[in-house]
Amino acid sequence: MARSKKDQIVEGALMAFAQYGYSDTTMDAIADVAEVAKGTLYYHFSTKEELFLYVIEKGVKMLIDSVDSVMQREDLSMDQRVLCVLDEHLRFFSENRELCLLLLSFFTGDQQRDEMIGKLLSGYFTTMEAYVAELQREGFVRPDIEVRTMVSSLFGMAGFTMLRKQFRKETGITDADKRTLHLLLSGVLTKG
Amino acid sequence: MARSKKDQIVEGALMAFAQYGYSDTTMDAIADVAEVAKGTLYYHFSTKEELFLYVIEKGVKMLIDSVDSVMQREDLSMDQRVLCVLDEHLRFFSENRELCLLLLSFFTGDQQRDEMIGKLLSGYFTTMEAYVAELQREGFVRPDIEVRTMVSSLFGMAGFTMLRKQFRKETGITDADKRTLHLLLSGVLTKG
DNA sequence: TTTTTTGTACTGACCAGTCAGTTCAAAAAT
DNA sequence: ATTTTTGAACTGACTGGTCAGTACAAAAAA
Repeated sequence: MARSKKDQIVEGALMAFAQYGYSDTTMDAIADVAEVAKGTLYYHFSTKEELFLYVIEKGVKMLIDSVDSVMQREDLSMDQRVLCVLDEHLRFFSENRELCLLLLSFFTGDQQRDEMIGKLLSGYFTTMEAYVAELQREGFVRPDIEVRTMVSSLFGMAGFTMLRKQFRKETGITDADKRTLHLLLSGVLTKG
Repeated sequence: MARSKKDQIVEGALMAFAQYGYSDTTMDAIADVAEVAKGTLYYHFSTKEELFLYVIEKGVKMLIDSVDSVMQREDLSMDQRVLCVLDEHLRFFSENRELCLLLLSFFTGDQQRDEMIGKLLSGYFTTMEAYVAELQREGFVRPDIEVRTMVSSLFGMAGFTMLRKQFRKETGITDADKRTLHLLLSGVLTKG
Protein backbone atom coordinates (compact mmCIF):
# COMPACT_ATOMS: atom_id res chain seq x y z
CA MET A 1 0.00 0.00 0.00
CA ALA A 2 1.18 3.51 -0.78
CA ARG A 3 1.10 6.26 1.81
CA SER A 4 -2.35 6.85 3.16
CA LYS A 5 -3.95 10.21 2.49
CA LYS A 6 -3.53 11.06 6.15
CA ASP A 7 0.21 10.43 6.00
CA GLN A 8 0.42 12.52 2.87
CA ILE A 9 -1.34 15.34 4.68
CA VAL A 10 0.91 15.18 7.73
CA GLU A 11 4.03 15.16 5.60
CA GLY A 12 2.81 18.01 3.43
CA ALA A 13 1.79 19.98 6.50
CA LEU A 14 5.24 19.55 8.05
CA MET A 15 6.90 20.90 4.91
CA ALA A 16 4.51 23.82 4.68
CA PHE A 17 4.51 24.79 8.36
CA ALA A 18 8.30 24.59 8.53
CA GLN A 19 8.71 26.76 5.47
CA TYR A 20 6.12 29.41 6.13
CA GLY A 21 5.31 29.21 9.84
CA TYR A 22 1.90 28.53 11.28
CA SER A 23 0.08 31.68 10.28
CA ASP A 24 1.52 32.01 6.81
CA THR A 25 0.65 28.47 5.92
CA THR A 26 -2.75 28.20 4.31
CA MET A 27 -4.82 25.09 4.35
CA ASP A 28 -5.03 25.46 0.56
CA ALA A 29 -1.25 25.32 0.37
CA ILE A 30 -1.10 22.19 2.51
CA ALA A 31 -3.74 20.59 0.32
CA ASP A 32 -1.65 21.48 -2.75
CA VAL A 33 1.60 20.09 -1.34
CA ALA A 34 -0.08 16.96 -0.04
CA GLU A 35 -1.88 16.52 -3.35
CA VAL A 36 -5.20 16.18 -1.63
CA ALA A 37 -8.41 18.15 -1.75
CA LYS A 38 -8.97 20.74 0.92
CA GLY A 39 -11.98 18.85 2.17
CA THR A 40 -9.84 15.82 2.87
CA LEU A 41 -7.79 17.89 5.30
CA TYR A 42 -10.94 18.64 7.23
CA TYR A 43 -12.08 15.05 7.00
CA HIS A 44 -9.01 13.94 8.98
CA PHE A 45 -8.42 17.01 11.14
CA SER A 46 -11.14 19.28 12.33
CA THR A 47 -9.05 22.45 12.45
CA LYS A 48 -5.73 23.82 11.26
CA GLU A 49 -4.67 23.96 14.90
CA GLU A 50 -5.36 20.26 15.39
CA LEU A 51 -3.34 19.35 12.32
CA PHE A 52 -0.46 21.53 13.47
CA LEU A 53 -0.35 19.99 16.93
CA TYR A 54 -0.50 16.50 15.46
CA VAL A 55 2.54 17.26 13.31
CA ILE A 56 4.52 18.66 16.25
CA GLU A 57 3.51 15.83 18.55
CA LYS A 58 4.67 13.23 16.08
CA GLY A 59 7.97 15.06 15.62
CA VAL A 60 8.72 15.38 19.32
CA LYS A 61 7.98 11.70 19.79
CA MET A 62 10.53 10.90 17.09
CA LEU A 63 13.13 13.06 18.80
CA ILE A 64 12.52 11.44 22.18
CA ASP A 65 12.76 7.95 20.68
CA SER A 66 15.98 8.90 19.02
CA VAL A 67 17.45 10.10 22.34
CA ASP A 68 16.20 7.03 24.17
CA SER A 69 17.76 4.69 21.65
CA VAL A 70 21.19 6.18 22.32
CA MET A 71 20.91 6.37 26.09
CA GLN A 72 19.96 2.72 26.29
CA ARG A 73 22.94 1.44 24.35
CA GLU A 74 24.67 -0.93 26.75
CA ASP A 75 27.72 -1.08 24.50
CA LEU A 76 28.67 2.50 25.29
CA SER A 77 30.14 3.87 28.50
CA MET A 78 28.10 6.50 30.27
CA ASP A 79 30.20 9.43 29.17
CA GLN A 80 30.34 8.15 25.62
CA ARG A 81 26.58 8.19 25.66
CA VAL A 82 26.41 11.92 26.38
CA LEU A 83 28.54 12.76 23.39
CA CYS A 84 26.63 10.27 21.34
CA VAL A 85 23.33 11.93 22.29
CA LEU A 86 24.75 15.21 21.05
CA ASP A 87 25.72 13.57 17.76
CA GLU A 88 22.28 12.07 17.57
CA HIS A 89 20.73 15.52 17.92
CA LEU A 90 22.84 16.75 15.05
CA ARG A 91 21.94 13.77 12.92
CA PHE A 92 18.27 14.05 13.77
CA PHE A 93 18.14 17.76 13.08
CA SER A 94 19.99 17.43 9.82
CA GLU A 95 17.78 14.57 8.68
CA ASN A 96 14.64 16.40 9.75
CA ARG A 97 15.39 19.97 8.84
CA GLU A 98 11.78 20.96 8.61
CA LEU A 99 11.01 19.60 12.04
CA CYS A 100 14.12 21.25 13.43
CA LEU A 101 12.96 24.61 12.13
CA LEU A 102 9.53 24.10 13.62
CA LEU A 103 10.81 23.10 17.04
CA LEU A 104 13.30 25.94 17.22
CA SER A 105 10.66 28.52 16.51
CA PHE A 106 8.10 26.97 18.78
CA PHE A 107 7.13 30.27 20.25
CA THR A 108 4.48 31.38 17.88
CA GLY A 109 2.97 33.97 20.14
CA ASP A 110 -0.40 32.38 20.52
CA GLN A 111 -0.86 31.80 24.25
CA GLN A 112 -2.84 28.58 23.94
CA ARG A 113 -0.74 27.08 21.21
CA ASP A 114 2.51 27.90 22.98
CA GLU A 115 1.10 26.20 26.05
CA MET A 116 0.43 23.05 24.03
CA ILE A 117 3.73 23.00 22.23
CA GLY A 118 5.49 23.75 25.49
CA LYS A 119 3.82 20.70 27.01
CA LEU A 120 4.85 18.52 24.10
CA LEU A 121 8.42 19.80 24.08
CA SER A 122 8.61 19.46 27.83
CA GLY A 123 8.24 15.74 27.27
CA TYR A 124 11.55 15.93 25.51
CA PHE A 125 13.13 18.15 28.15
CA THR A 126 11.93 15.92 30.96
CA THR A 127 13.47 12.90 29.28
CA MET A 128 16.78 14.63 28.68
CA GLU A 129 16.91 16.12 32.15
CA ALA A 130 16.28 12.73 33.75
CA TYR A 131 19.16 11.20 31.82
CA VAL A 132 21.53 14.04 32.64
CA ALA A 133 20.53 14.04 36.30
CA GLU A 134 21.28 10.33 36.44
CA LEU A 135 24.67 10.88 34.85
CA GLN A 136 25.34 13.58 37.38
CA ARG A 137 24.41 11.31 40.29
CA GLU A 138 26.76 8.68 38.94
CA GLY A 139 29.57 11.20 38.72
CA PHE A 140 29.96 11.57 34.97
CA VAL A 141 28.71 15.13 34.94
CA ARG A 142 30.16 17.76 37.25
CA PRO A 143 28.07 18.13 40.39
CA ASP A 144 28.02 21.92 40.25
CA ILE A 145 26.25 22.30 36.95
CA GLU A 146 22.57 23.09 36.51
CA VAL A 147 20.93 20.19 34.70
CA ARG A 148 18.16 22.22 33.11
CA THR A 149 20.56 24.81 31.80
CA MET A 150 22.84 22.15 30.41
CA VAL A 151 19.97 20.51 28.56
CA SER A 152 18.56 23.68 27.05
CA SER A 153 22.08 24.66 26.04
CA LEU A 154 22.64 21.35 24.34
CA PHE A 155 19.37 21.69 22.50
CA GLY A 156 20.14 25.28 21.59
CA MET A 157 23.67 24.67 20.40
CA ALA A 158 22.76 21.67 18.28
CA GLY A 159 19.68 23.33 16.88
CA PHE A 160 21.27 26.65 16.12
CA THR A 161 24.31 25.11 14.56
CA MET A 162 22.03 23.30 12.15
CA LEU A 163 19.89 26.36 11.57
CA ARG A 164 22.88 28.48 10.71
CA LYS A 165 24.24 25.81 8.38
CA GLN A 166 20.92 25.62 6.66
CA PHE A 167 20.81 29.36 6.32
CA ARG A 168 24.28 29.46 4.82
CA LYS A 169 23.22 26.66 2.51
CA GLU A 170 26.04 24.50 3.81
CA THR A 171 25.37 20.82 3.69
CA GLY A 172 26.15 18.26 6.31
CA ILE A 173 28.20 18.43 9.47
CA THR A 174 31.97 18.30 9.31
CA ASP A 175 34.24 16.54 11.77
CA ALA A 176 35.44 19.95 12.92
CA ASP A 177 31.86 20.89 13.79
CA LYS A 178 31.42 17.74 15.82
CA ARG A 179 34.73 18.26 17.55
CA THR A 180 33.76 21.79 18.48
CA LEU A 181 30.47 20.71 20.01
CA HIS A 182 32.11 17.78 21.80
CA LEU A 183 34.68 20.10 23.31
CA LEU A 184 31.97 22.48 24.48
CA LEU A 185 30.11 19.64 26.09
CA SER A 186 33.24 18.12 27.59
CA GLY A 187 33.53 21.26 29.73
CA VAL A 188 30.76 20.02 31.95
CA LEU A 189 31.92 16.42 32.14
CA THR A 190 34.22 15.24 34.91
CA LYS A 191 37.70 14.70 33.63
CA GLY A 192 38.73 11.10 32.83
CA MET B 1 10.84 66.04 25.08
CA ALA B 2 9.26 62.69 25.88
CA ARG B 3 9.60 59.79 23.50
CA SER B 4 8.93 60.78 19.94
CA LYS B 5 5.94 59.21 18.27
CA LYS B 6 8.28 57.20 16.10
CA ASP B 7 10.00 55.72 19.15
CA GLN B 8 6.65 54.91 20.66
CA ILE B 9 5.70 53.08 17.51
CA VAL B 10 8.93 51.10 17.36
CA GLU B 11 8.66 50.08 20.99
CA GLY B 12 5.03 49.09 20.65
CA ALA B 13 5.79 47.18 17.48
CA LEU B 14 8.58 45.26 19.23
CA MET B 15 6.22 44.21 22.01
CA ALA B 16 3.51 43.19 19.59
CA PHE B 17 5.75 41.35 17.12
CA ALA B 18 7.51 39.47 19.91
CA GLN B 19 4.26 38.41 21.48
CA TYR B 20 2.28 37.46 18.42
CA GLY B 21 4.80 36.96 15.62
CA TYR B 22 4.86 38.88 12.38
CA SER B 23 1.70 37.60 10.75
CA ASP B 24 -0.48 37.56 13.82
CA THR B 25 0.36 41.13 14.67
CA THR B 26 -2.09 43.59 13.17
CA MET B 27 -1.26 47.16 12.44
CA ASP B 28 -4.31 48.12 14.49
CA ALA B 29 -2.86 46.25 17.45
CA ILE B 30 0.47 48.05 17.12
CA ALA B 31 -1.33 51.37 16.98
CA ASP B 32 -3.21 50.42 20.14
CA VAL B 33 -0.11 49.32 22.05
CA ALA B 34 1.88 52.34 20.91
CA GLU B 35 -1.05 54.62 21.75
CA VAL B 36 -0.89 56.21 18.36
CA ALA B 37 -3.36 56.52 15.53
CA LYS B 38 -3.09 54.04 12.70
CA GLY B 39 -2.46 56.87 10.27
CA THR B 40 0.66 57.81 12.24
CA LEU B 41 2.07 54.35 11.67
CA TYR B 42 1.77 54.88 7.95
CA TYR B 43 3.08 58.39 8.22
CA HIS B 44 6.42 57.03 9.54
CA PHE B 45 6.56 53.62 7.88
CA SER B 46 5.06 52.89 4.53
CA THR B 47 4.44 49.19 5.14
CA LYS B 48 4.23 46.67 7.96
CA GLU B 49 7.29 44.98 6.46
CA GLU B 50 9.31 48.17 6.68
CA LEU B 51 8.34 48.70 10.30
CA PHE B 52 9.24 45.12 11.16
CA LEU B 53 12.67 45.31 9.55
CA TYR B 54 13.35 48.62 11.28
CA VAL B 55 12.60 47.02 14.65
CA ILE B 56 14.88 44.06 13.99
CA GLU B 57 17.65 46.23 12.61
CA LYS B 58 17.65 48.43 15.67
CA GLY B 59 17.70 45.38 17.93
CA VAL B 60 20.62 43.70 16.19
CA LYS B 61 22.57 46.95 16.34
CA MET B 62 22.02 47.06 20.08
CA LEU B 63 23.26 43.48 20.44
CA ILE B 64 26.37 44.18 18.37
CA ASP B 65 27.12 47.31 20.39
CA SER B 66 26.74 45.36 23.56
CA VAL B 67 29.23 42.72 22.35
CA ASP B 68 31.65 45.37 21.13
CA SER B 69 31.61 47.16 24.45
CA VAL B 70 32.79 44.01 26.22
CA MET B 71 35.40 42.97 23.68
CA GLN B 72 37.00 46.38 23.83
CA ARG B 73 37.46 46.45 27.59
CA GLU B 74 41.20 46.83 28.08
CA ASP B 75 40.87 46.01 31.77
CA LEU B 76 40.04 42.39 31.04
CA SER B 77 42.34 39.65 29.84
CA MET B 78 41.47 38.07 26.52
CA ASP B 79 40.01 34.91 27.98
CA GLN B 80 38.07 36.85 30.57
CA ARG B 81 36.48 38.72 27.70
CA VAL B 82 35.06 35.57 26.13
CA LEU B 83 33.28 34.59 29.31
CA CYS B 84 32.22 38.17 29.77
CA VAL B 85 30.70 38.25 26.30
CA LEU B 86 28.67 35.18 27.22
CA ASP B 87 27.45 36.92 30.36
CA GLU B 88 26.64 39.95 28.30
CA HIS B 89 24.48 37.85 26.00
CA LEU B 90 22.59 36.54 28.98
CA ARG B 91 22.15 40.02 30.38
CA PHE B 92 21.11 41.44 27.05
CA PHE B 93 18.62 38.67 26.37
CA SER B 94 17.12 38.89 29.81
CA GLU B 95 16.81 42.65 29.63
CA ASN B 96 15.36 42.50 26.13
CA ARG B 97 13.15 39.45 26.29
CA GLU B 98 10.97 40.55 23.44
CA LEU B 99 13.91 41.12 21.16
CA CYS B 100 15.41 37.79 22.21
CA LEU B 101 12.18 36.05 21.22
CA LEU B 102 12.14 37.79 17.87
CA LEU B 103 15.75 37.01 17.05
CA LEU B 104 15.47 33.38 18.05
CA SER B 105 12.52 32.82 15.80
CA PHE B 106 13.92 34.83 12.97
CA PHE B 107 13.00 32.23 10.44
CA THR B 108 9.53 33.31 9.56
CA GLY B 109 9.29 31.41 6.33
CA ASP B 110 8.95 34.34 4.04
CA GLN B 111 11.82 34.05 1.60
CA GLN B 112 12.44 37.76 1.18
CA ARG B 113 12.06 38.66 4.82
CA ASP B 114 14.32 35.80 5.94
CA GLU B 115 16.89 37.05 3.49
CA MET B 116 16.76 40.52 5.06
CA ILE B 117 16.80 39.33 8.64
CA GLY B 118 19.56 36.92 7.76
CA LYS B 119 21.61 39.81 6.44
CA LEU B 120 21.00 41.84 9.57
CA LEU B 121 21.80 38.96 11.90
CA SER B 122 24.85 38.10 9.87
CA GLY B 123 26.20 41.49 10.92
CA TYR B 124 26.14 40.12 14.44
CA PHE B 125 27.64 36.78 13.43
CA THR B 126 30.40 38.45 11.43
CA THR B 127 31.33 40.60 14.41
CA MET B 128 31.37 37.66 16.80
CA GLU B 129 33.27 35.43 14.41
CA ALA B 130 35.93 38.07 13.89
CA TYR B 131 36.48 38.37 17.63
CA VAL B 132 36.63 34.63 18.14
CA ALA B 133 38.97 34.15 15.19
CA GLU B 134 41.28 36.76 16.67
CA LEU B 135 41.23 35.02 20.04
CA GLN B 136 42.02 31.78 18.27
CA ARG B 137 44.98 33.34 16.44
CA GLU B 138 46.30 34.65 19.74
CA GLY B 139 46.01 31.22 21.29
CA PHE B 140 43.16 31.72 23.73
CA VAL B 141 40.81 29.47 21.84
CA ARG B 142 41.80 25.94 20.82
CA PRO B 143 43.11 25.86 17.26
CA ASP B 144 41.04 22.82 16.29
CA ILE B 145 37.63 24.32 16.85
CA GLU B 146 35.35 25.67 14.14
CA VAL B 147 34.78 29.36 14.78
CA ARG B 148 31.39 29.57 13.12
CA THR B 149 30.09 26.58 15.00
CA MET B 150 31.36 27.96 18.27
CA VAL B 151 29.59 31.26 17.68
CA SER B 152 26.25 29.80 16.67
CA SER B 153 26.48 27.48 19.65
CA LEU B 154 27.13 30.36 22.00
CA PHE B 155 24.20 32.25 20.56
CA GLY B 156 22.00 29.17 20.71
CA MET B 157 22.90 28.20 24.24
CA ALA B 158 22.44 31.68 25.65
CA GLY B 159 19.25 32.28 23.73
CA PHE B 160 17.64 28.98 24.48
CA THR B 161 18.55 29.09 28.11
CA MET B 162 16.71 32.39 28.35
CA LEU B 163 13.80 31.15 26.27
CA ARG B 164 13.35 28.12 28.48
CA LYS B 165 13.52 30.25 31.60
CA GLN B 166 10.93 32.58 30.22
CA PHE B 167 8.72 29.67 29.34
CA ARG B 168 9.01 28.20 32.82
CA LYS B 169 8.28 31.66 34.17
CA GLU B 170 11.53 31.62 36.09
CA THR B 171 13.04 35.00 36.64
CA GLY B 172 16.66 35.97 36.35
CA ILE B 173 19.77 33.93 35.93
CA THR B 174 21.31 32.16 38.88
CA ASP B 175 25.01 31.76 39.57
CA ALA B 176 24.63 28.06 38.88
CA ASP B 177 23.30 28.88 35.42
CA LYS B 178 26.25 31.13 34.71
CA ARG B 179 28.68 28.53 36.01
CA THR B 180 27.16 25.90 33.75
CA LEU B 181 27.47 28.05 30.66
CA HIS B 182 31.01 29.12 31.59
CA LEU B 183 32.04 25.50 31.98
CA LEU B 184 30.56 24.64 28.61
CA LEU B 185 32.44 27.46 27.01
CA SER B 186 35.66 26.70 28.85
CA GLY B 187 35.78 23.41 26.95
CA VAL B 188 36.93 25.24 23.85
CA LEU B 189 39.40 27.53 25.59
CA THR B 190 43.03 26.60 25.97
CA LYS B 191 43.79 25.64 29.51
CA GLY B 192 45.54 28.23 31.66
C1' DT C 1 2.42 78.32 7.26
C1' DT C 2 4.00 73.69 7.23
C1' DT C 3 4.42 69.43 9.33
C1' DT C 4 2.61 65.99 12.08
C1' DT C 5 -1.19 63.56 14.18
C1' DT C 6 -5.80 61.88 14.67
C1' DG C 7 -9.92 59.02 13.78
C1' DT C 8 -13.27 57.27 11.04
C1' DA C 9 -14.77 55.01 7.14
C1' DC C 10 -13.73 52.27 3.36
C1' DT C 11 -11.81 48.67 -0.11
C1' DG C 12 -10.24 44.45 -1.83
C1' DA C 13 -7.49 40.45 -1.28
C1' DC C 14 -7.04 36.50 1.27
C1' DC C 15 -8.18 32.40 3.93
C1' DA C 16 -10.33 29.11 7.59
C1' DG C 17 -13.88 26.45 7.60
C1' DT C 18 -18.42 24.56 5.32
C1' DC C 19 -21.30 21.68 2.71
C1' DA C 20 -23.72 19.55 -1.08
C1' DG C 21 -22.47 16.23 -3.82
C1' DT C 22 -19.23 12.25 -5.92
C1' DT C 23 -16.79 7.81 -5.73
C1' DC C 24 -16.41 3.21 -4.78
C1' DA C 25 -15.95 -1.08 -2.51
C1' DA C 26 -18.11 -4.11 0.39
C1' DA C 27 -22.33 -5.76 2.57
C1' DA C 28 -27.22 -6.86 2.24
C1' DA C 29 -31.20 -7.91 -0.23
C1' DT C 30 -33.44 -9.90 -4.17
C1' DA D 1 -25.91 -13.94 -9.90
C1' DT D 2 -27.71 -9.38 -9.85
C1' DT D 3 -29.32 -5.34 -7.81
C1' DT D 4 -29.59 -2.23 -4.10
C1' DT D 5 -27.94 -0.01 -0.06
C1' DT D 6 -24.59 1.73 2.96
C1' DG D 7 -20.96 4.52 4.65
C1' DA D 8 -16.45 6.01 4.74
C1' DA D 9 -13.29 8.77 2.01
C1' DC D 10 -12.95 12.47 -0.80
C1' DT D 11 -13.80 16.80 -3.60
C1' DG D 12 -13.83 21.88 -4.63
C1' DA D 13 -16.82 25.90 -5.07
C1' DC D 14 -18.50 28.95 -1.82
C1' DT D 15 -19.14 32.04 2.48
C1' DG D 16 -18.12 35.06 6.14
C1' DG D 17 -14.74 37.28 8.60
C1' DT D 18 -10.25 39.51 8.94
C1' DC D 19 -6.76 42.81 7.97
C1' DA D 20 -3.19 45.65 5.20
C1' DG D 21 -3.44 49.59 3.25
C1' DT D 22 -6.08 54.02 1.61
C1' DA D 23 -8.58 58.42 1.90
C1' DC D 24 -9.31 62.51 3.90
C1' DA D 25 -10.88 66.26 6.71
C1' DA D 26 -10.05 68.33 10.89
C1' DA D 27 -7.08 69.35 14.76
C1' DA D 28 -2.66 70.03 17.07
C1' DA D 29 2.17 71.12 17.02
C1' DA D 30 6.22 73.23 15.42
